[in-house]
Amino acid sequence: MSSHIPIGRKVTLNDIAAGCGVSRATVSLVLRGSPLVNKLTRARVEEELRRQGYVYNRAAANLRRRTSTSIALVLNDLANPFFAEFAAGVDEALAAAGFVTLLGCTGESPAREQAVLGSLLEHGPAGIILSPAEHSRAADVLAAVGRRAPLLLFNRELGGALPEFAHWDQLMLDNQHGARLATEHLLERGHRRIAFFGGHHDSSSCRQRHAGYAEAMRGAGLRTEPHWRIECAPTRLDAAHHTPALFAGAFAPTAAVCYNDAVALGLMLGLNQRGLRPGHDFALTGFDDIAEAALGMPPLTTLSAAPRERGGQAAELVLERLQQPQAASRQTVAPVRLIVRESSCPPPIT
Amino acid sequence: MSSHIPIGRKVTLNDIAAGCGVSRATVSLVLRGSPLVNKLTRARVEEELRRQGYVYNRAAANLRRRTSTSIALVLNDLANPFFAEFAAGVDEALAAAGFVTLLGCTGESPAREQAVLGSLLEHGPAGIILSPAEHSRAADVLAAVGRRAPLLLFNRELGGALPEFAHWDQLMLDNQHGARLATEHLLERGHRRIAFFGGHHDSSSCRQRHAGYAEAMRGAGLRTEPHWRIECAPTRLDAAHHTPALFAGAFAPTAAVCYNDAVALGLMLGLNQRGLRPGHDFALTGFDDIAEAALGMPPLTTLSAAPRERGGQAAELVLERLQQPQAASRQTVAPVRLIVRESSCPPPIT
DNA sequence: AGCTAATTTTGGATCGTTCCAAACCGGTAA
DNA sequence: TTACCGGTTTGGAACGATCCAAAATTAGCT
Repeated sequence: MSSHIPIGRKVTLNDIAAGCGVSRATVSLVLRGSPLVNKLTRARVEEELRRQGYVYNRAAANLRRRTSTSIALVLNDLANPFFAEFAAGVDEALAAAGFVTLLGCTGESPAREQAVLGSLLEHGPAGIILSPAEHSRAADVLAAVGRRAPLLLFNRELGGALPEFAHWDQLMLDNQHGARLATEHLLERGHRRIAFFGGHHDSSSCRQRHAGYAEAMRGAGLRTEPHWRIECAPTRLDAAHHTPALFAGAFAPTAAVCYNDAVALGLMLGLNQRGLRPGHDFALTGFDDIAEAALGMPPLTTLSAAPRERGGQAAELVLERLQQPQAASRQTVAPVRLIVRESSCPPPIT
Repeated sequence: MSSHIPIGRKVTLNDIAAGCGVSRATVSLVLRGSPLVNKLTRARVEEELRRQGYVYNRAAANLRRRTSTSIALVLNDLANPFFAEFAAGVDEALAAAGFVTLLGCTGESPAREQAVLGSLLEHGPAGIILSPAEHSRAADVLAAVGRRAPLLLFNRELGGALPEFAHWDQLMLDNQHGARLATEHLLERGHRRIAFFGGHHDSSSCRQRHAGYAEAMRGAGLRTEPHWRIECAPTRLDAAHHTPALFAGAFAPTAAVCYNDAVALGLMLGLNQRGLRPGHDFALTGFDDIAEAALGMPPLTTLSAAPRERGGQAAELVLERLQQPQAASRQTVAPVRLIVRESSCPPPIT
């Protein structure tokens, strides 16, 4: 009568079956809501399930059915708010579909990525969502994963040639289009001398963003100066450091499309140090829409990739792939949205 | 000879055994590095494992051994950088111990918390780390979890009476001591009229932080004014909104201990709007040391709970509990560290 | 060779579930 | 009486690993 809390060993189908004089198979049918069982037996069994506090053992069921209800989520950096949001989106969508998330973090190390993939695979996930570590190679990922689970690549491309039969799905951000939007926005505001600031040339996202910028400039019939493209690490500090390079040559730019928000915030610092007021004397845009972007001084015009929605989308893509294991691989490019704030002012009147 | 990628169904112990003319049991011994097997057979089996690209099926092993190699991590809000860091720390420590993280997010909803716990339990985790949703009740958590896995509560207390036999471990932050440190720091700087700003009175962490503040004020022989305690939602926006209340009465404070960093950053905005320069005309401290704290204008004096380390610690605690299921439950209080930055200036000379 | 001791190997039972073919049961038609 | 019919129920063999007692092999010593 009192609330019954199980104490000893785990309750199994056999215990329930014995408890209400019915066979194991029948209890199993009840659990899965089969229409075969008689109403009365069902009620009796359900009562007993409750009474004994039965918990379904999905591992055993999955073993027998040769199925899986987990998806591995392997991230390069969970501490990064962008990926944390993404993970939250993935988990939410997976949970809604009755799946469970197996988490793994690689900390940007390809070696740990290998270890993590190996360990997670032993738990037999139905699929894998992977945001690769920097410099992770396609061949290594293939060796670890093989054909054991469908893989969705998120956010980054893998290094090295992709073996022709590895039909991996991809979900990438529209870096190129995003950067073009930002550049066109600055052009509309009246800027003509626009720089592309920050990022490493060997990162695929940086190349794509620069391509979008170049496309917009070409589209407006504008030439660019070599010193309008500054390479630096995608951190605030390094960006602040490299600010003077922007003004080293003739034709100093009046605006900059930055590789990402961190770089843009760093550039703001650097501008302040030169006595330039970002958002007044110099315009700039970021990429990612991190939390600080909205609260900067001034608030930063940037591109939002809606990481939470991307997470949901990634989950959907993997789940769809489970339905259609043989379908052709899909390369999805997620749109990004321009968020206009005060940092993208018109050029100062000269 | 060419790199062999498995194509058809999964490779099992039987396949390996058949493949090199030895019994299933022997292969199992090899896998687990038993000293019983002969060197030569071991080599032969290992070669075959490699050749067929065998992947250990941990679910099957766990079923037979009645063990588990996963830990459930249930968080109220993964999008919050504090918890994201925490999760990264948990995952890192678990991975190092050969465990895998089962992730679940509740989005601050007790109902979803119930669902998530139920779903994760079906996968038979060896233990659970739970940062409860707001207003989650002890009785409900107990009903969901029972004795099926040891539970570690992180960061928050549960509502309602804790049934006497639920020996849950706890890992909490030293909110009270932290707030006292911040208050004493402001006192040392010369402040006498110090407010406690933000947070909801019904949250346990807010109560604890306020207690630390009150303790320090009492310790310095200072009385506090009623309007020095302002309640507001722990968000930037609401904090900015409530700023005027601080200056509504006589004896306006010259400094404020804020409930957390978000509130402190909001208060900075509110101060700016009143023409007060935070860090010059008014001192303030935060709590959490989020990324923005170091980069605010001015940088924010705050308390760091080192969320990543706390994650590692939480993992350790659960793993220790697995070793000693019967040991008395542990209530751990993690220290917090005062990070002094520019926002905690001395009071203006009057 | 003969016998014991030490070293390796192995067949079956088992974990908790699902699948499947067969059995059961009360009723109706032949 | 037998055959046959839905509608229900069931025993036993899987799934892929581990455990255990017993068997097979090898070594050591008269």
